[in-house]
Amino acid sequence: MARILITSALPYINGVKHLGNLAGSMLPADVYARAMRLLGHEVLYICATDEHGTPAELAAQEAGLEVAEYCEKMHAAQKQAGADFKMSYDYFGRSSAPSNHKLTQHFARVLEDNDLIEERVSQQVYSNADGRFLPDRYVEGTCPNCAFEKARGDQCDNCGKLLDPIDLINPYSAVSGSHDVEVRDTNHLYLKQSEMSEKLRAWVDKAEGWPHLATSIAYKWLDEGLRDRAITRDLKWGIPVTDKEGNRRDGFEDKVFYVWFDAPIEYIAATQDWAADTGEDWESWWRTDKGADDVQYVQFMGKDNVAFHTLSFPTTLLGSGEPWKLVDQLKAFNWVTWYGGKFSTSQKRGVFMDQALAIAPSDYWRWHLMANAPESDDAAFTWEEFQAGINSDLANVLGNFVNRITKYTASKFDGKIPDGGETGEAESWIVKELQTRIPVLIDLYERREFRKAMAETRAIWAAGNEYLTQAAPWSHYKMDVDQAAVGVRTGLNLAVLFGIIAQPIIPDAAAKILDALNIPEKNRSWGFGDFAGIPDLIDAVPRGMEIAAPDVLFAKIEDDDVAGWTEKFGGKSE
RNA sequence: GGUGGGAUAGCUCAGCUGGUUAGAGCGCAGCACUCAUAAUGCUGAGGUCGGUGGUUCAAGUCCACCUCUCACUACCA
Repeated sequence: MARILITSALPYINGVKHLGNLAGSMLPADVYARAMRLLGHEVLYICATDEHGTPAELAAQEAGLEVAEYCEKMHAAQKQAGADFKMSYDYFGRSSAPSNHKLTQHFARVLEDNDLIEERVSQQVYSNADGRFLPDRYVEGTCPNCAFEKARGDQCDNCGKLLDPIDLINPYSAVSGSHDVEVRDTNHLYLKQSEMSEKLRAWVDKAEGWPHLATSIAYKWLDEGLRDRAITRDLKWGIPVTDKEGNRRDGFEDKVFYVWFDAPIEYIAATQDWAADTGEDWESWWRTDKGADDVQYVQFMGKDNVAFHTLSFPTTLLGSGEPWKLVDQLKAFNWVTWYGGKFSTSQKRGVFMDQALAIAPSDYWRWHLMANAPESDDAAFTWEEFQAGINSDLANVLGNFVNRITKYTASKFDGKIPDGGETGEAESWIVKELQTRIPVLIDLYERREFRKAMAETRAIWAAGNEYLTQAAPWSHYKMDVDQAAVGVRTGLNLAVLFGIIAQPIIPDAAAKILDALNIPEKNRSWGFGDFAGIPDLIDAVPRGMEIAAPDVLFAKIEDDDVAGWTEKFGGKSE
């Protein structure tokens, strides 16, 4: 049994996340964590809110709250949203936690000891009206290239040219609109990534099990040549920059670490907090000198995060010279798109986690987002596909299977798993199906091929329906009750199996199925071993045991629902 | 502009190192069944694999160029 450490990219604090964020990091990580636990592995799944940076300060300002208060509130909201979506985090931390302050400052210190950090002066736009330095993106003005009047400081939305905010004509603050802006010198700490490129490349060369998307992004940056990166910012909210004695570093009294420096460190700090909570040992997960050597570390993230996880964070860890655990497998996702565009928090395009649950149960979303996971390319979300997929896969194929077999048992066999009869051709057929499909399913989970794992799961459910057609207990019942009993018994055992394999994806419905069929908790794991026991699965549940027919598992999505949602959320083909 | 994806049945997508008549699900059309949420099963129709050239005995799969589309491009995260 392996020890598997799982992290999903930290959701940013400035609002409840939309379905694209969910589908690209938290959800697949959760499905993977659940599957690996069922296979008997020791799993630690860590996530947290990412709370620092300019957008957090601005969002707090807009909400009329102190930043700390705002983050507290939004952390609670995101934690709740995660719980509502059945995220099985072992710990959901906060990048603003004291543990992360301490650890981030520690990393900065050892990196500086290793001569990988140096102080440099750069020019940055300062807004007098806002009383703050502005990130490039928050400075707007006239594009020097095309004269577009609302060009952002980093790139012109009109002509697409990359810009330097200093080049903007008539610049103003995007925050307040004030033209009272000026360029000021500011000193910052730079992480000398350039000196690490050889080591990083060697490390990426050895990477196995990364999607093409991830390696190609990493190599692209390495090929272009890594630039040194400022790891501090002129902000109040964040992790203070300290000196060797732990006091505020001279000249950095109004500066904090850059959010992208401290955010991945929070993976470790959150593990420390988990350990403090549970009395467990965090070092055996993160320190290769303390037992983390045999840990398999898997990260989940959207493609925008790849560079930070393949280059910046490894620079921090490798550069420390300390024996930290680096990521083994990295699963990167594309985007879920919304009627031709991206989901957007700022433009309120798409569906957000809290709204989604007012529309449909979490199982529906979990299934749909995983069955259509944006693994090879951006994946389009449409209400019509959502409806068709849920109704077909969940309601018709799985839900109706469980319903038909349990109802029939209740009406003809007194609600008990029937005894009697001999297995025949139909049973041989379904056993053969399971013998080929279950190993494939497990393999797909282990390789984190989610779309295909969902398709295989569905295929197994569908095989159950085909089995019932072949066995046709309702036909035999008239002439030979024992013959019918075989079909019903096998069908019920299949329903159990279907619930068991559904657990990582649709935990609520799976629990309903397994509860109704009286399956004790300890018999719900994936103890398939070498798969030799598969033939026994069709007669595993004790004969004579009483079972219940669960209520309708999946209500169908009606055309009216789709029409209403389209109206409300503006999802419409253009 | 640079870089990296993607372009395959009406729709959403599989097709590893090139090799029999190009696959799945949905949708659609027939047929079967009647235990079930009018559910399920079977069968079938539907594709010059974005375009043009090339390499090869053989290309959806390799090469070149082109078109469309998406993303990334380091101070948003």
